[in-house]
Amino acid sequence: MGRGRRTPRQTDIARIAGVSQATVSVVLGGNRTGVRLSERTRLRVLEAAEQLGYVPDPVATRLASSRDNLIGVYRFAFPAEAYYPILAGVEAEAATLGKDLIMFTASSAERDHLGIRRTRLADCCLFLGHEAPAEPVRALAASGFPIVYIGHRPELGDVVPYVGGDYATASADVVTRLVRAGHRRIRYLSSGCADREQGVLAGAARHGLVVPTSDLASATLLTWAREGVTALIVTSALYPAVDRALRSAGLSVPADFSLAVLGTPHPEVSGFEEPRRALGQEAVRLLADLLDPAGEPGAPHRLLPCPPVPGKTIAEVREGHIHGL
Amino acid sequence: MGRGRRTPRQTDIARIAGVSQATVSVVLGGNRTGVRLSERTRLRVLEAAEQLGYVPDPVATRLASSRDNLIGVYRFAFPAEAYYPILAGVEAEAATLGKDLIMFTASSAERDHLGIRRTRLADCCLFLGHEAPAEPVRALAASGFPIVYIGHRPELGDVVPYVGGDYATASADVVTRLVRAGHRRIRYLSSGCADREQGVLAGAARHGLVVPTSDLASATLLTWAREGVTALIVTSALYPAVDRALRSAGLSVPADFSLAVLGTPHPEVSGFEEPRRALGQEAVRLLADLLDPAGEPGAPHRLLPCPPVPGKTIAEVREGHIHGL
DNA sequence: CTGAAAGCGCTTACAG
DNA sequence: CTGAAAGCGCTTACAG
Repeated sequence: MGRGRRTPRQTDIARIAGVSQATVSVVLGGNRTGVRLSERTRLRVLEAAEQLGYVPDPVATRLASSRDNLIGVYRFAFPAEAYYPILAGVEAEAATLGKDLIMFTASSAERDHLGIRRTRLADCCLFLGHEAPAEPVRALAASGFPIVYIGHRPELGDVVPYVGGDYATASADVVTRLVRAGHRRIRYLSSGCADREQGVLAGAARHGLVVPTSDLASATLLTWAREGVTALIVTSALYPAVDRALRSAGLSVPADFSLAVLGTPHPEVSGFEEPRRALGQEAVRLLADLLDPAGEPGAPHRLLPCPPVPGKTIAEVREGHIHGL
Repeated sequence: MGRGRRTPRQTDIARIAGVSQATVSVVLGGNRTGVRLSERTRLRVLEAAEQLGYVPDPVATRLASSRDNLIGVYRFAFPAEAYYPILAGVEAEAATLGKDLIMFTASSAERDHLGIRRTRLADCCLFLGHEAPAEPVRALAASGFPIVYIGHRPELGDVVPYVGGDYATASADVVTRLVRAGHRRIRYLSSGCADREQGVLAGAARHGLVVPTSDLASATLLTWAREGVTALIVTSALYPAVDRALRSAGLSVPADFSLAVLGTPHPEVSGFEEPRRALGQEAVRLLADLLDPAGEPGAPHRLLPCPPVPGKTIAEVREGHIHGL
């Protein structure tokens, strides 16, 4: 065991090589300032470093240079499976840029949001998930530390750059798909996803056809069927409840109702996809742009298209009659 | 955007409060050295810190104090699902000790094992998975940096402390369970897991009954059945292949053969459990002990018991005849 | 061409 | 009771 063996520093190398510590730093740093250096000195330093098994102290390096080529990723807990595609995207893009990743996880013991601050061990940081307390994140961003949120959190205001899916557009497109399929009487079951809701209402305004509601009792569904409603739009969160309500009303999809979901609860259900992997990649790119002084000013956000999922729950309606796909 | 706003440091607080930077440090550090401090000064400092939204720089803190209350967790890639229980154990125990976690991931761009070295941003580090290159890990441990490997990697020699399952004992117990169930002719299908193999052979030596082999052709299985072999022992890795071979030979478990697996491919299969969560917890405890100067010297390892999984694939044998459970 | 100095933002002995 | 100094291990201007 090397318990007693002190880890070697640049001064140790300097002593052996017979040069100053600063020269050691220049040599080991690849001499990027283009200082003139005798080859002999260079080799002596390199040899001594090798001999001692020198490894730079990342903490000192970071303090002195204020860059460590590290991208932080902050999550409130170890990432759930749903985050994997995002993380894969992050990893791929980070590798492309030659950056390493470092993940921060708030422990349950976290009182004073120290975890969020600790984030500054890296050059910059990505934030994932909506559990992180908003205020410390906002403060961090306001202090000039480059961060990018993956997913939009309106509570953060516009000081925090983010990437997200363009759910508004995708939701409006869902309305359009239904209208194209011939639907005229459509109910939208709202559950408070601001951007999706805005999209649906925008689509609705364009076609004047969608009625928002929050009632999903089986009895209501039967009434709608009688009134000639042919399609339902629901959020992913509401999908299971609606599915149950339809079953208990004895109604089937898409025979009695066409069903469009603002998300992808299941590949057979018509809706749209969250571009998870692309979100991860784009987040890293945005972060890189923020680090670059020539990059975009302000707190930019980037919205990524959400590809439609055709699914099997939208039927064609012709002359008031529902036809199978 | 606070682009221009410099993040406040202790000197800024000192200027406002009219004290020295060192005093600020003492006040904010909770005055753990027990320096006498006038309450007035203390409040002035706290107020100025609050007003400026001061947040300590973790890098500087770590460099100056050489402790940052952070436990590193190193993995070669984002952890696969199988690691979740381990990570949950790590997280729980870290929270108990009031330590935060920081995860290091080697990017694909990793040439010179910088990722492993970067580990020193934390006070100490846990290593997970056998993909990490052995040499840099060994060097890190030899330099006196406290690390603990989760899982035993014999290539690392004995400089690296580790926690692992006691697979040797659990494997020997598997043999004993078969013997207790009346089995006398047992075949062990070896696949090169050193500790498990050693356990099986130790168990075998005790009972003089197990014949190791590496042949798992269907024909061989039929021959064994004819010879009166009543039980097979296989590793988890081999289980699918053996299962296929048995099927294609038209043999069924446990009617024709009892089957014991050195692991848990499926809860219905008799074998033993890897104590994943406990491994995570114990690893953190060992790390804490290593950090404590009064703790164990050398490179200790701790082996955790692997609880038996009863399963349904071991039948009783009485007077040479196989009976159902 | 090379070395000595200052500084990154903190903590921790040590003087007054 | 409080402040000034030294130092953590590096990088990066700046003198010789």
